[in-house]
Amino acid sequence: MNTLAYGLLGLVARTPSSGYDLMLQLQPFWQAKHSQIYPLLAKLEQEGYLEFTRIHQTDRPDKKVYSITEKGQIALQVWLSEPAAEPVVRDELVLKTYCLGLADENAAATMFVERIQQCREHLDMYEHYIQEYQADAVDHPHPPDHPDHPAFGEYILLSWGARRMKEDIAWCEWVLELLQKRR
Amino acid sequence: MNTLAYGLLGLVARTPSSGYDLMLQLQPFWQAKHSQIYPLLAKLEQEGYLEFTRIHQTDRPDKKVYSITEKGQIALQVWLSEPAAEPVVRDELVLKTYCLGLADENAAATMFVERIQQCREHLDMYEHYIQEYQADAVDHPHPPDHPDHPAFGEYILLSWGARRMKEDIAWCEWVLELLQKRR
DNA sequence: GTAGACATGTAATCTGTTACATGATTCG
DNA sequence: CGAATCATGTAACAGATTACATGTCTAC
Repeated sequence: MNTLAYGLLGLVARTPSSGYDLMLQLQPFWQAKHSQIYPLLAKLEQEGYLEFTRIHQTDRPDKKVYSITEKGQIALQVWLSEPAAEPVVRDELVLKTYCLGLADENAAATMFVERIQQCREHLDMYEHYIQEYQADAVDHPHPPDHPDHPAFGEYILLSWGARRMKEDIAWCEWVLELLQKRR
Repeated sequence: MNTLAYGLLGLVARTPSSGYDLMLQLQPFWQAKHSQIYPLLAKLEQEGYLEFTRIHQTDRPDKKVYSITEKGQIALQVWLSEPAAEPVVRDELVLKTYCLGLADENAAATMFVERIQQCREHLDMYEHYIQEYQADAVDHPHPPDHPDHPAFGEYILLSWGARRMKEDIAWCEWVLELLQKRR
């Protein structure tokens, strides 16, 4: 049982889903390819943490919809009560920034301009989903920023993503300003 | 040649260092164990990107000090001119947050309190190094936030780290406030 | 008709972690 | 005398990516 396995249990516990669906849901918060997810789901099913039903679809290929078992729920509870490991960040830009002095002036600036664009795309996505949740919340007795709202977890994560992107953009812009002093 | 390999080239290009030293320098920005670094350095040396001299020390064990070759410098230049890949983040807290509704109330709050402590420790470290650089900068013709200062890369990275930690702490505190509404 | 989304899988390879292994020196 | 830091390495394993493989349906 690794972190990705628990992550899948968590997603499935909220909403039974297919492997393809889980891959898409997970994407913004934990990068994993389908080639890693499908075998893991099969293993979790064999070991009794998950079960699946094959859903026949006429318009699309059939899919396996996984749902969590009692054993899975217990494992999830235990994992949630343990302290979270420190995050791992692997960002090529960080390593390149370290030796910025060796880079061509234009290349250096381009790096940060490109990162700003990447961040803005992610930011737009996060903000789009935040608006969606806020619109959905009209039907619920609790607003989306209330811990009893079923989408509370997603909501605070989306706001985490948006905050991070804004902060990274601000940093890149600050670096670009400093780089112009060189001229 | 992978990202870590270029990262090592970059560090060595700035200051010839031993594997042990590289491991420590790299730690805050790219997590890699010595068991990954030593074989990589040997490979980079065999392929002519790096060379080393064995330094005899009386007070400590001998060490291999690596420096960059011309071939290494060219490879580094090429890498620096290519666009940086998008960052990969693997944070267990993110996955746990996703299924916050399933967690025990106390466990949920504890998660964020612990993360705040982790972030504060990192923040203290970043700020400590920032102050060191600012103190060192007295001897230099350029202030540390000028792109021609030799430690410019480190300086802006440290400020990136500090910004991120502050932002994460603020987010955790916001979540803790929301969680108290549950009571 | 072809590109893209939906849907699931396996195999080969690369990357990264944990554990095994050794040994000197310093500080409490 | 034991723990921590400095110093370098290998082996086994786990985690993750890329490539291989297949097939349907929809929209342009």
